[in-house]
Amino acid sequence: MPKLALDRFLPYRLSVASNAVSTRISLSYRKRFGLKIPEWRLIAILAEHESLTPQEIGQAGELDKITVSRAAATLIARGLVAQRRNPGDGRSHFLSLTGDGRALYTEIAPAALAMEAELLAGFSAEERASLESLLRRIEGAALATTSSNAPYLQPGGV
Amino acid sequence: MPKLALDRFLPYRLSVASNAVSTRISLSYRKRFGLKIPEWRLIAILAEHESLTPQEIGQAGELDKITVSRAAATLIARGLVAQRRNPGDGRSHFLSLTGDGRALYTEIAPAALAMEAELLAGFSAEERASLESLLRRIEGAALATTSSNAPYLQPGGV
DNA sequence: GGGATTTAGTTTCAATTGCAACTATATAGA
DNA sequence: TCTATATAGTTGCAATTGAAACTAAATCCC
Repeated sequence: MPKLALDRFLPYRLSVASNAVSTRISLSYRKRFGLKIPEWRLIAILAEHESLTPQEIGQAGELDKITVSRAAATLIARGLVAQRRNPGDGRSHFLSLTGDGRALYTEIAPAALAMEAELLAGFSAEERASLESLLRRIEGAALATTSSNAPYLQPGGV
Repeated sequence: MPKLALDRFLPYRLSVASNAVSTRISLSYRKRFGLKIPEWRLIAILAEHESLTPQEIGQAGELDKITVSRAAATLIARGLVAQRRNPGDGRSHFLSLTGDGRALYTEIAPAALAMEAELLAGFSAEERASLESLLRRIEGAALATTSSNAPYLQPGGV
């Protein structure tokens, strides 16, 4: 029997850590703001970029186009996001936060940052930077070896 | 507008990295061995532990009981896992790998380790250890602040 | 300019997932 | 011992998700 300790297997550790953090955060988004993760991501991206097409949002937030479409529909229905036509391309359109959307964002963003701070409470600045950098490198390595035929992206959990 | 850069938000980075790795690995499990992630985990755990109840498997592999139950059913149907009664508790039972299950494991394990090695190719030993340790700490911090009412566990993706 | 092809985004349908209810057994307490 | 409660695992049903088909507009190329 080859020796593979699941407990020390990087993809497993990564997945477990990510799930733990996601569970923690998504409970809070859902309970306090009625948002699912993709909806939250879409709001965060629009808050940073003012006005984007669904495709640009997908790229900015690692969301596939179906997810963006559904999240946008939900947020438009809630009056948090507005849609206007894209004069340059009639198949597409621009999305942006409404006043209500911006107002919600100003509530969520500090809460999100507070949660992050809580998670990272025991970490030095160097450790935080190191974690971020290591995660980006792992991501890069994974993407480099994956035949990229995904629309924009897809999830999972090793 | 509060300043929150999604791109530098830890839960996001973690989720993106984890998804990239999971996608990479799960494609391979599925294509080469016809296994989903929970099935693979169950096999890996049984390979390490010989014989366990579903509950113990859930704890060992961060899987909720529904997931274990379904993965076990699939693997039993494929003849990779065997079930025998638990003399100490009639509600439960023991699961273990069959000969075929062990044979499959001896194929998968090296492939899994090779993928891990590929992902970590650019990392020094220190960096690997550091990543593992940081991930465990983040996980611990996330669990510490989550009101733990989950059966065994649940997933997500910030 | 006009068919053929590509692209943006949506929708439909099927598969996956999660919760809650259920079955069967075990444990606790009167 | 007998009832009440708790626990292990499974199943039914509803919600979520993803792949593929679809619609509409843009681009290609003759």
